[in-house]
Amino acid sequence: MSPRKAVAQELTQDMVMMAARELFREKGYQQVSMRQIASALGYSHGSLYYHFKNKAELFYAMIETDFKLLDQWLDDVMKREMDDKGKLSEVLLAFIRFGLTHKSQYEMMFLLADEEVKSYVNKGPNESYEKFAQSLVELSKREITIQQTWSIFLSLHGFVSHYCRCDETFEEVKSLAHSHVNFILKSTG
Amino acid sequence: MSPRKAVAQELTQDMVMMAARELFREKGYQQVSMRQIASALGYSHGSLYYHFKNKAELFYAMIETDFKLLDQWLDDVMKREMDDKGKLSEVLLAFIRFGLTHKSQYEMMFLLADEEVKSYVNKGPNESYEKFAQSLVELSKREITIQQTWSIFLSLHGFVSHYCRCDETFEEVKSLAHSHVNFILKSTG
DNA sequence: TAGTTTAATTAAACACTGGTCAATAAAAAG
DNA sequence: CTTTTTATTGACCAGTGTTTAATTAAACTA
Repeated sequence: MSPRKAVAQELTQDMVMMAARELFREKGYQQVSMRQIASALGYSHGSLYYHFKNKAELFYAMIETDFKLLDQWLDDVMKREMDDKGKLSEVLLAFIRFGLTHKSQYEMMFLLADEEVKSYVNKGPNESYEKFAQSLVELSKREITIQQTWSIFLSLHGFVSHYCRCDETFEEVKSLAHSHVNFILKSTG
Repeated sequence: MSPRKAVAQELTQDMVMMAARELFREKGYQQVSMRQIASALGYSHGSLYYHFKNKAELFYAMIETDFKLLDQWLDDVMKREMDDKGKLSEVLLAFIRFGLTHKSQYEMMFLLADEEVKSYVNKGPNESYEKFAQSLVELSKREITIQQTWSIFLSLHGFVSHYCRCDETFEEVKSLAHSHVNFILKSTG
């Protein structure tokens, strides 16, 4: 038997996360097994449990960086040279664009109902949402209320979660996204 | 052995669907196994496959009647004695109420990404949506465009799909639902 | 009534899943 | 060189959806 590999190829959390991210992206959380991840790396599935407590935790470690990426995207928009009104719609659009260019991540971040995963993914969505809401209030010079930010978020979420299920890319639904954003913003002013 | 039961208790599709509906309602699609359904009925799990090709087909048979129920709910609102403006918000509210009082069905109807199930659920959502959109156009005396009905639907869908994930009942989020509906309708006037 | 066909149920089996764990050996520490 | 720590393995568990040969109750036929 061979109960240990040479150190040159020792497994790391990052290696696992990279393999997992790719597989999850292709097939989604439920459709990827720990054994598939392990075999993509050339290790036995048991070894994954040395680095991560379970599938949900591995998943959460991955998704954590995706929340940061979303924050980054929104920050980038905020830093652009543009009037607040323009920025406002760009922020909403950025949210949609993020969701549709990271479909399976978005699914996991905001959509997955798996109890096991939900217990890990709690702060993530909240913090990202807070940042998002704060931006809206600022950009609108307090004309958008906290109540309204929630409705705006949910309305965007509806768009993204619907188009997450089909094969269309962001580019293909871009104009629909624009008109949805316009629709949403009409409520606020 | 006992490879056959007395005819008095022969298994029917309806019996299976009733047991399944109850279990799915309690725990959701993924969390209910064919073995659980069978044992709730007092039969071996193999027998279910005599009546349904597989789990997804059993679920779809169930969900089909739920699309009809949603149509019914919307129809009922349309038949009420009320001005069109009031009806409009009642229709939107009815959609949310339906979604949150039939969470796992809603998930299946509009949310589930499972390829197996999606291949079954195709006409259902489209037909229900058409009916919904038609109502909106009528009630608004054509002031709501087809484009807008889609945004309205997606915005409602966002609300429902978000609250589908948590344990809250419709009653508990009723006031939030009201304010979301108001938010949406502000875009249309 | 006896023999045959059909329909429905069963248990065993298959190939999976997430997860645990004793055994093991490579690497590090003493 | 010995001991300890660390990482890997593969067998194992309980569970999943699904298939299937065997079985038999019921319906049909002669």
